[in-house]
Amino acid sequence: MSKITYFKIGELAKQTGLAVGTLRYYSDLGLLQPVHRGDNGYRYYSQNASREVEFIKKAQAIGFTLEEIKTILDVRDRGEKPCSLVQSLLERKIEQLEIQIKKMSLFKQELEEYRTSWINNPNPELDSQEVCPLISGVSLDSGLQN
Amino acid sequence: MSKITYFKIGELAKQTGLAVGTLRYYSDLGLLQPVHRGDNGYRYYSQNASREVEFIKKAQAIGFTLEEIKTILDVRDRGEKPCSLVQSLLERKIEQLEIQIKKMSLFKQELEEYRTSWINNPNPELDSQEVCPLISGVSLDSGLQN
DNA sequence: CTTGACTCTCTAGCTAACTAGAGAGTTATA
DNA sequence: TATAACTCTCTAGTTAGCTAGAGAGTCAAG
Repeated sequence: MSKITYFKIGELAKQTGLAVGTLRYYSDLGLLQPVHRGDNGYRYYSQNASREVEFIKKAQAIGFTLEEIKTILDVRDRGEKPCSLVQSLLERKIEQLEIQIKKMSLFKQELEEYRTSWINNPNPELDSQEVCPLISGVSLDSGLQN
Repeated sequence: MSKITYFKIGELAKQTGLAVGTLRYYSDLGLLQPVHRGDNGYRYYSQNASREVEFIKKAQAIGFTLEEIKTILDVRDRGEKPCSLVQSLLERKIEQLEIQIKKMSLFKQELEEYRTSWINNPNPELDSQEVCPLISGVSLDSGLQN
């Protein structure tokens, strides 16, 4: 007979630094569900919950949407024995991440090129029509627009 | 007495490829204001307007928000050369991108580690606490959080 | 002079991820 | 037992950059 500790929403909020409202929002989304609801309607969270919140935070920090995170967690929660399903999802996430990283790197490179050329030519002719010759010199068909 | 040609909003829309609603939105924002309003309330744009729209598009393509673009244009409207402002904004954009890329790379690395451990142990025991070791095993302190 | 195309304002909705507040019930503490 | 502090649900507002529609006025062509 082991004693199991549950956390109320406010306690979890303190642990994780998230607002109570945010936790309720996650609960509504099905993203982070309390392990149990009291007769009073209170949400009771397991000790694991704060770990999950940390995962959510990290996934968010690199640009995953809550929807995507939910997908990941759902797959886990289905607990299907053949982990291949989860594995392929992970595979896809990694690929997406890779693509994202490449895109952002390319974009950054382009911006750096602009910076360089602007530094080399800091005071271009300011013809009265142009707002800023730097930006006017940007070509729109360089693959910048996603 | 020179004849000045104004463009109505629909004409500007055609010239620029933007929707009429978008132009009105820009007008409301103070981002691209008509040079004059008729008694009928119609927006009349100068010929310069389509140049400005091009500027806005390009700045957007570079990743500036409309707010930032407005800042740039406001600086210009005060009669200053906005180039140095543009440069510092660009500088900031590049830094932001860099941080974002780093975060994503770290996270990808983590996911890859989980993938690896999964391949090595494709059917872990599903004890009722930890359905799947994948996400519950995430390490928490990798500095990903904003 | 009528019709259709245009324009106006205002309101609302969209996505994403929250935050704030009302109004009501519950729990913990002194 | 009183009261503060918590919790609940529900609604609505926020930011960004739009898009869509209602209802009304305006303009141009035939």
